[in-house]
Amino acid sequence: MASLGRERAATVVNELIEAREGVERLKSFLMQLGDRRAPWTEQVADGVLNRLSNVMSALDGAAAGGQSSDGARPQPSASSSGRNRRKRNFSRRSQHAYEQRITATLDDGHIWRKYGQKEIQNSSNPRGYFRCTHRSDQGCPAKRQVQRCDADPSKHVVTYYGEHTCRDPSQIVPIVIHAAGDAPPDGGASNLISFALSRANAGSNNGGASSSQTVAAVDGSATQLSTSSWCTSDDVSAGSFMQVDELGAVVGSAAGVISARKVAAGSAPDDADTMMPGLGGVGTGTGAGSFPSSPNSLGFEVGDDDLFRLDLDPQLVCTLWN
DNA sequence: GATATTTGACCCGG
DNA sequence: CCGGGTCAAATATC
Repeated sequence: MASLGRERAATVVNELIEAREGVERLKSFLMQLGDRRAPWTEQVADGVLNRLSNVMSALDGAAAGGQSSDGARPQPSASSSGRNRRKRNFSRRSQHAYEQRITATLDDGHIWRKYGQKEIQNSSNPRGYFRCTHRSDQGCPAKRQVQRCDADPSKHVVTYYGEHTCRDPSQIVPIVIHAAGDAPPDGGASNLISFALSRANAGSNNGGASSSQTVAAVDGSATQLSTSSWCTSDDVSAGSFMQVDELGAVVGSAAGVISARKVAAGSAPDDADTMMPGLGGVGTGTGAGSFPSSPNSLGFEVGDDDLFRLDLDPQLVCTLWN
């Protein structure tokens, strides 16, 4: 049985090697295109490559004769009460901390999801374990540990593991692609939104951050849109740009179908044992802080290639384009 | 109903 | 064997 497991592991490793080579080829091909989404392409490709490597090394161990721990592990018993007797197969932390900081605030510009808490020896405060909230949808490997400082309870020791490969919400800019001639007779327009990195945001601040633009929604109300993420009108050929949370707000007010999930804000109770997820250091309630973990939660229909289908009122679309 | 947090169990490295 | 990192069912929250 064990030999069969090794054999399968070796086969899977070979498949993964092929997959990795394919991703590498795809990555270099996409990079050659000089598309403005190249940075995001690189990030995602690297993320996939990293994960493939992780899986391969894990399988390599099994293929090399390491007993698959599954065999020795007790089977999950349906009769057992509650949460015990679970089958598990997770990899131990092998990353080294790349940054440690002592900070009074837990906000660091990323959205974290807590997955554990432990009492630590020689410390009166528990340690909270967080992973990037984009782990599930983007495979972001970033993690952090947060522990209240023994000496100064007003501060936290935050240790980071792994780097973010996810797309920062503040850098995600949907490209609204006109589905020309596809407008249904009832006036509704079917459009596609592409969530891609904003080069303007990813790079240096190229001004315009302080200005804003008002877009009238169909119900007559007006929604303020910062232009920090808007492309210039020259770029209209590629579609119009707006930050996805802003778009969510507009669409939500226009159609009333999208409700951006509100995430706990930085005003969380300052309880040592209740570690709230750190949010984007942006203000409370709006901006990246209230950005959902995934465009899915905005109600977008996920398609291929970052494309999300969205039905917009033509009036609204018009304002977005002009 | 979907998503986030809590918390005891499970697992691995030292 | 023990400490610490992670999982995942249960629970809470919206």
